[in-house]
Amino acid sequence: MPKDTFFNLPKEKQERIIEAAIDEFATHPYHLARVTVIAEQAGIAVGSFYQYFADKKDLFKYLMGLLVEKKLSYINSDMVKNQDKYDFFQLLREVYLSGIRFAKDNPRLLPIGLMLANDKALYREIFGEYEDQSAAFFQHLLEYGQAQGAIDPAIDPKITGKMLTGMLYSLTDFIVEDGKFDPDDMAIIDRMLYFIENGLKKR
Amino acid sequence: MPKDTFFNLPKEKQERIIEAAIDEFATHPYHLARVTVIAEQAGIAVGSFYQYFADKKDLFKYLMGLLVEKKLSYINSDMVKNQDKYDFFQLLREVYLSGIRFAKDNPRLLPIGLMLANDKALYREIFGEYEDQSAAFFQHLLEYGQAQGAIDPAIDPKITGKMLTGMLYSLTDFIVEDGKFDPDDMAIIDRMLYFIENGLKKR
DNA sequence: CATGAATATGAATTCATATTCATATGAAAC
DNA sequence: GTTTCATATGAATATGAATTCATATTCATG
Repeated sequence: MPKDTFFNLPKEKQERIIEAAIDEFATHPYHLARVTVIAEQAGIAVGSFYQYFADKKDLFKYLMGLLVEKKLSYINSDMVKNQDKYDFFQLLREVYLSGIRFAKDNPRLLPIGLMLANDKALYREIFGEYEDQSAAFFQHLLEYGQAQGAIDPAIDPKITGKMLTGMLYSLTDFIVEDGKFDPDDMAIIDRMLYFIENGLKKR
Repeated sequence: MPKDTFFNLPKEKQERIIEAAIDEFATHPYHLARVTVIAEQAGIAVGSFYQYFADKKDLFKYLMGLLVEKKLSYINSDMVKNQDKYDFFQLLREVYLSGIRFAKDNPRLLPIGLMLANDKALYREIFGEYEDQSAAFFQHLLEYGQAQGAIDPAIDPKITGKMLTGMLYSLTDFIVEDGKFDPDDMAIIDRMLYFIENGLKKR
């Protein structure tokens, strides 16, 4: 958690620091990201940085918190609250689309999450022993779908949850990388969802 | 490329160095992997390391070459040579299964590839401007499948190629991580392939 | 054996960064 | 206007590698 001094700062200054941090962490793996550069970019002295944060990790953790919060804000909250009103494929679709909306609006944030996902030691330091959250989420969704009778009962929820996560990562990555892809044209994405749906559906 | 001195070394010593390097790179992201530790582990002096390799990257590139070579060796070579004898789903299945066999036999190598895949700057240094090889491979496979009439023509080969790659990564990762999973029992994997097949098939 | 070229060695150097700290600044309180 | 406290600063320090280099050792060859 950042120190009080950080939260006492004018919002504008806080934001400058956060923006600078995003820039640096988005373009460098955690261990290569430089506090010096963040401070300079934000227009503060290096010493000040340490008035605000205990250390580099402190800032990074805080940043990840913001990121998770922001990402969650993209999921239609009604769907979260009243999951049972929706069928499995509606929910799956919403998760994918929210992930894609998030990626579209926040392309700079994606690499940060990706890099973290691949540095397991770091991941553990930040999130503790939690398993991969999104894989677990998909897993539950699949179990729910099987209970509903919508999903082929022969599907293994755990491994399939992992795969749905991997696919979502690939998809968002693709959308961000391939700049020419127009995310407002959801046709291709719908086709991918259709592909998944066909694969999972009970027949 | 390592220097001649390296290749002049007795095979046994070469192997000790390679093994030590695998250990270090498998457990640390590239930039945190320490030459010192590799040398110590291999039982050579740090100075010797620089008699064999220009620098850390030189060793890493070489290692990646070995890794790619090894991975390719797992693909049934007849299937590569006579691709047209096989239908799309047979080929896809072979690619997945070979990936899984490789993962099963070489669990230590996987994290190295994964880490590289996620450090795009490094990836480019190692492989140049090549696109992601496996995504491209899947893409061609899909185009072939569409030409054959086996694959839904509405599927976008590029994005789907990316997703198949992501899924294969997730799958191998799962298999290695979750130690209790018995890879000889291919039932679950078959079900995943069945899932993919159902999703892609032209109806 | 003697010789020199190739190889081995690890201490010394360099370099890039995180972090600390003594000091300066400024604003509120009296 | 002085005191006090919080905040700001960037030069100094600490750290942790990568890489170099002067020296020692090995080994093939005459």
